[in-house]
Amino acid sequence: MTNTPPTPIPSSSHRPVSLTPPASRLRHALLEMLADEAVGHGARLPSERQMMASLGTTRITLREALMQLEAEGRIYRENRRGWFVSPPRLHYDLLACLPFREMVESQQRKADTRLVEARRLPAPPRVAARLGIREGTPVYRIARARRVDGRPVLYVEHHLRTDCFPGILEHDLETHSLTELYRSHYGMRVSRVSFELCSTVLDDRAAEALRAAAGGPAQRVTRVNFDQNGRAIDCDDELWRHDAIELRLSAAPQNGG
Amino acid sequence: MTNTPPTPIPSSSHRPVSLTPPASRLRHALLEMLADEAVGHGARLPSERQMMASLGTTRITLREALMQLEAEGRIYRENRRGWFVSPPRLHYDLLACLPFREMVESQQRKADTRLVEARRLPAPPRVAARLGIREGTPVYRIARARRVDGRPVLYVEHHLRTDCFPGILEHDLETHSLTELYRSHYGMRVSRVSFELCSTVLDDRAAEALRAAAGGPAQRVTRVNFDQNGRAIDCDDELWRHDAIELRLSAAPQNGG
DNA sequence: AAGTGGTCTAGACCACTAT
DNA sequence: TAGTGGTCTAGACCACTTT
Repeated sequence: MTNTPPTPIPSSSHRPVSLTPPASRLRHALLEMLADEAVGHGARLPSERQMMASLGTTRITLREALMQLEAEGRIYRENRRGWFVSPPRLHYDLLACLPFREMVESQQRKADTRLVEARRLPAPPRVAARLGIREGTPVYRIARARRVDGRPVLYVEHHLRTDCFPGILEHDLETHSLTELYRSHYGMRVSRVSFELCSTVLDDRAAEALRAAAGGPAQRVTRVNFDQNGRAIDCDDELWRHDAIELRLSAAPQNGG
Repeated sequence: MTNTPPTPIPSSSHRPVSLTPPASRLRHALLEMLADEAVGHGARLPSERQMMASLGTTRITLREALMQLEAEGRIYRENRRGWFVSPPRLHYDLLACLPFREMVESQQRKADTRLVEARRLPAPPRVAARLGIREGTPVYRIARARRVDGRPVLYVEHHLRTDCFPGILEHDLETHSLTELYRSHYGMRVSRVSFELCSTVLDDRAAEALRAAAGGPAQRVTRVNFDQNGRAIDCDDELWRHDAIELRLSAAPQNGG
């Protein structure tokens, strides 16, 4: 047994002999795992400790690799519950203005909604500015958490002018779409919409509603609806899990090309 | 000196006595720092080791707090160069279709562009699909890195149909806008645009062009331009540093509200 | 009660940037 | 060459979820 292998003696370092850096090996191993798992979107990954052991790495290094895949939108986590394979992104056509349920079902997925809050309150500054009303004027706030195939992906808060939609809180806001109610009960048509989109993080309320960790990556979609007279009738603040959607849009450019 | 303070003896733990968790203290300390620093957007933060010492924490904990602020879009980093305060977001109106320089200068900021690549090549699969041509058909590729106030924020690759824009590579592509060239030299009007937007990460090429780390958070904007006959004439893939922009959009909904 | 992810400590070496 | 961020090790305790 005097034969020693030709690998260099690892000196005082306990670093692995492998030439490819741990992060890269890890990434490839995880991607293979996802390829196997991909049969079932939404599948759960093994626990961090299991992966850490089976992949021969540290908790922190592993988590960095996982968070990279999360940023890419390939996996997501539920707060203290584990890591899951991201389903395909939902296509969200901004100008189609389809109600959530129709949008989701037209893509062969299942939609459902949970009402988080529905009440009348004085308009907060930002809402007042967007609706063009004085701060403190009463508005309706409707907050909902919406799921696709059982996964909560969207937290949205609507603020409506009370003078446009009297008594709207009396309706069943979990099954009915607001746009439908606008049309059917209030004869209100949206003739213009304006959006602001930006990439941010989940705040505490959204995180709780989405079973996510606060501070996770999110896509914000802010929308204001205007009626025939150019008056803002309502606005909504949507926070999406960032891996859950791809926004789409097709239109004529406004300067004549 | 027999007086001992009323703080409990820390037993065997070397945990700090403070009741507020480190992460929260850290966050507040950093936010204060940003408030001071905010006078100069783009200001550099102290080195991680300095902050770690002055804030009494570990490298990893500090970096987690920094990366949280990065995800929120308050700070950003340049690869191995340090952390910086994020300037205000640029407003990018998707349907205005302004040339980059005009968009930037209309917001009292300075624009400049570096040409990364300009050549003819066989259309890659994705490009071919979007342009509605056969894979391998020659196209022009123009890749550019664009800066706002000296900060590189956008890496964009254009692919153009060669039959629409013969000889376009001969022009000065660092100072001229493509949309301008389309109109002035080729009599080409864009009559429809379609977008796909999604939140992802910087790939290697984009990261290098933006002096960023690959894998950093990014906003992808993919655009296809169509002429009067509904033919796709070019497409572009934009990768933005995610804290650098807010996308905007105002239009009539397409289903009549 | 057991197991999970979330947070934290206290170091280290490396590749690269700036001077 | 000194200093920077990027990566990695080897643990630990905690809050929470699940069984």
